[in-house]
Amino acid sequence: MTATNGGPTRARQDTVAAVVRQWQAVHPDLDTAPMEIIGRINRCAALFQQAEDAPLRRAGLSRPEFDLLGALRRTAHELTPSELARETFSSGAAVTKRLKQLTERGLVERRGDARDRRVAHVRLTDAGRALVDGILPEQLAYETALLSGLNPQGQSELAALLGDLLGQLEGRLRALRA
Amino acid sequence: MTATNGGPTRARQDTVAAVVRQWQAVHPDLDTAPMEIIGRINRCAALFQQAEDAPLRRAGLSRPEFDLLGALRRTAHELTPSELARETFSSGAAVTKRLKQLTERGLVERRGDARDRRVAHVRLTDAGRALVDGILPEQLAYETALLSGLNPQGQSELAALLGDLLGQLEGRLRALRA
DNA sequence: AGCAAGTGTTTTACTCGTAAAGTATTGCGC
DNA sequence: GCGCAATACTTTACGAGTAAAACACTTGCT
Repeated sequence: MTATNGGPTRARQDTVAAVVRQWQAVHPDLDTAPMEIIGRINRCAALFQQAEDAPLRRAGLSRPEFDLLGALRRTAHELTPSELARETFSSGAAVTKRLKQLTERGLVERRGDARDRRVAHVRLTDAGRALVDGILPEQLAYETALLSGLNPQGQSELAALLGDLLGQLEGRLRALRA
Repeated sequence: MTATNGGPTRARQDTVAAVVRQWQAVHPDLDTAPMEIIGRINRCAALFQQAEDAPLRRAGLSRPEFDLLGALRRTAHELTPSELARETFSSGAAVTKRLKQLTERGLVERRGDARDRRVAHVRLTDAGRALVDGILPEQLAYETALLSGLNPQGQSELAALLGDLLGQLEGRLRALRA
């Protein structure tokens, strides 16, 4: 009974399936199909949040903090607070607070804009860059391990489907805002 | 160019793909595959949280509150606070606070256990049950609409893959605790 | 019976995010 | 060049979640 590939991988039941069964019993007429996607995505995200933060926590970083540092690292140039807010999908106020802490810890530096004194430019310090580069491989290895229960083909199918869904959602939200 | 079925649905780019490309440019040696799943799940969950709450918000409920009411409704009998915490994957303290508010709003009732006076039993009031039954179809219709960008086959594949993944994750976490 | 350990729930102190108001600065229209 | 809307960021007030301590009660051991 190889569960790693090929065979009809009848996996262990997940909690969402049980919840859906309960709803079906109480409201047999309801179309509970969306729960099987949205409920599971939410639950997976919650579990990732708990599990995934383990390597980050060792470095004393929360995920939002790491996201901020990561945005600076991956764009490879300075960003303003509002750009950071956009990149990390968080509010400006949250970015302000996180920057304050990260600055105190010596992981980022700020510099005022010469032309427009309203704007600040934020960049990683050497320590900040080293921290990100040190954590990221560890973090990715950890995530790889979390996903390893799914066979490679399942993983790429899942990634593709999620990319599809996310593309649609983001397009729709952009449309709503416009 | 039918995007609804069959054809090579080359969907609109999602933001996670762009982020992964940036990382690849900076660290070409890194295996960024897990981001394409975990990053997307997290981002989808965040978008759902914003979007999905719209129908609930009209009823003045947050999602955690609705989850609590839903747990009472779908199990169709009374639950203790600790059972509610387990069902809704939240801490006991959070349940205590939510129960306080929901009780004040007349949506749930509490009753002490005769045998063991530490435990409380919580049940929906008629108003609470009516609220859940009124909102749920609306909520499901809304969720169906959110997912409608994905064709039916994609949806069931996605649900199955997520069920697989979630089953593995939950199994693993249970193992860690044990 | 009486006390220690265990269990169910609540309280407390704290962190973190947000919305809304506040501050500082720019640049447009006249 | 002067006022005023717009922009960039910060501050404030607050709501919600958590971990750890506190509380209330039960149960098992002697």
